[in-house]
Amino acid sequence: MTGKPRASKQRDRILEILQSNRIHAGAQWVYEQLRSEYPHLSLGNVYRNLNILVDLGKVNRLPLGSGSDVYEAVKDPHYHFICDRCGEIFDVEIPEELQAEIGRRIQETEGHLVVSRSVEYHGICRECRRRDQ
Amino acid sequence: MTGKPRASKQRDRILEILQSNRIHAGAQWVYEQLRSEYPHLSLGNVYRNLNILVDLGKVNRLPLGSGSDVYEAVKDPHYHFICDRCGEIFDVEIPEELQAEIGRRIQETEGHLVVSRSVEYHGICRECRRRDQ
DNA sequence: GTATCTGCAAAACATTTGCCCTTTG
DNA sequence: CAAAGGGCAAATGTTTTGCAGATAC
Repeated sequence: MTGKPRASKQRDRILEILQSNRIHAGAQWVYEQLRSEYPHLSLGNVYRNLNILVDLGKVNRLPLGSGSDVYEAVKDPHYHFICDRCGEIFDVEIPEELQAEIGRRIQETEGHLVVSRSVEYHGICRECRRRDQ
Repeated sequence: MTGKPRASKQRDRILEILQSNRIHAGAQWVYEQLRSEYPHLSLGNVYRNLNILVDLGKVNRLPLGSGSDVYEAVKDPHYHFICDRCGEIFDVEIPEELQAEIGRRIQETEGHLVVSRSVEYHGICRECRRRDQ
């Protein structure tokens, strides 16, 4: 937890997969992607490395509350929109000025210092809206 | 799931406890509160009833991502501030106009319809800030 | 009476951990 | 080689479920 972790082919591949193939993925899905490449790979090791990557700040864990956690490679700050119809997770940008304004109001009215935010928007995504009408 | 559930003393008490004693509580904690009253109460039944109360819209489930879920009686719309130092969960109000503005922007730029929001703010609460300095 | 609710225990998951071997530096 | 990484399987923690009996309507 203090020293720098050693190199690990498996961990490198996990990060690459999150950075390239797909934006939001569960541990099980990452595991399945790598099984052809590392037939003896264990799911436990995927979890271990995802945790390390989260500690290193290279991956975000999204505890979306629907069973298993979802992971994504760290990118520019953004938030998530989850479609309640199809379940897909979309990234959305929210102007920083609005976020800052909210943090400021919370500090003013309650005295709590906002350091980070965990935000999910739910609703119906563009594709599902189009399909419905 | 379709018809109205029958009356249940246990379920009524679970809701009362969430409405009165404490704002944010896990299933295990609710279970412990009721064990003196219903010595044969089972944790499974607490979960069952919490799920029913969530379905009825009387209770919110907060999947905070740290192990077990937390429940609260439904009140006016509000959000949560979680202190990263002491772990306490605080309710915070955020002006509706700001929330509406964010929803409007997401719809404008992405086309997704925002129906609900799941928002947590993290940081250092008033008490911990005072204690630190 | 019959459908729902309950306690109980087992099952189902997601995630973590211990052990012992392998790899890295 | 010493320390970290990995496979494997068992353990853990949370939540759900099947069943037989109790309860509500």
